[in-house]
Amino acid sequence: MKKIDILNKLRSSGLRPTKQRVEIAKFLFEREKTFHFTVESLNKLLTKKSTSKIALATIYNTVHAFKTAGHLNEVEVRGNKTYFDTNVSNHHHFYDSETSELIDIDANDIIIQKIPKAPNGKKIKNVEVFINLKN
Amino acid sequence: MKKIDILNKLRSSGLRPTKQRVEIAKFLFEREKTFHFTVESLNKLLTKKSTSKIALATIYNTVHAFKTAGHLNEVEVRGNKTYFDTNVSNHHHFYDSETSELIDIDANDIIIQKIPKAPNGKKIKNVEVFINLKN
DNA sequence: TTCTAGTTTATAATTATTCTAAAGTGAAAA
DNA sequence: TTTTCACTTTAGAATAATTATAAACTAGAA
Repeated sequence: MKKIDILNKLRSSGLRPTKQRVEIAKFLFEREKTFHFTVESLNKLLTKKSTSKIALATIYNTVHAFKTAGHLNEVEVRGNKTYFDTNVSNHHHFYDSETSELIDIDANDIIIQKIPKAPNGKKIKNVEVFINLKN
Repeated sequence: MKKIDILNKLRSSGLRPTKQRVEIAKFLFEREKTFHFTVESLNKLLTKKSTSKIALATIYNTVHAFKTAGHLNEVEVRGNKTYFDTNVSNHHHFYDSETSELIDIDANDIIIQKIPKAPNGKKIKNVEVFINLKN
């Protein structure tokens, strides 16, 4: 994803492309593979990479803005960690609690044959499958 | 579940049946239906029900001891809430983010037809399905 | 009854996240 | 191009959930 695309991506979702947002967006979206991170890990990586320090609150703000805009997926797993995922397509996860690592599973690799009806008055928003791993 | 069974349940899992543990265990396990709670909600309910106040730290300790002993199931959902579930059999959940409510789904009500292999050197511990609800 | 490891307790500490309000800045309009 | 202002960023305070600490308590073995 080129810089111009990053700018479009931000603008088209109503986000003013500030210096900080562009820097974070480039870091997150200019890569081949999907990327899983927590705000804390992202903060560390950005601090290491860049000379200009972005405030932690800004990283929180930005990550949530990206999530609301649909550019990031939020994944909640055991251990009170909130992960974000640059893969926003419908998919599932392996979770390795030994390493606290989250691994994508393509939506096509899990087929659910039978599913219960939603309770009265409710609809199904989405189905998330977690496959917890052990050694 | 009668009082004698509560005592056995505690003793057989190596937990000394203290006044506090017995009171919490009776509250949790002497009921027909499965019960979902957070430490906070449990604390409120116990405070209301009983005259003797149990320290919040004790409720944390006890709930975790019960979980380790396999008497409670921990379920982590969106919003940084940690729920516990008196249903320790293999099962799944609806999650209603409007009401922050967790609803059990019997393991037999979801059939997964296709599942990916675990990454190299890892095994599948368990599979958790979350069906997120909307109105 | 005595003794001790296990337990409870109040409180402090920690961790993750959100709030606040002051200073800074994109970009539309003049 | 300059001005203007709503949107952003920022440091630090506040909040919330949980864990750690260390002193007092207690179940149950001896």
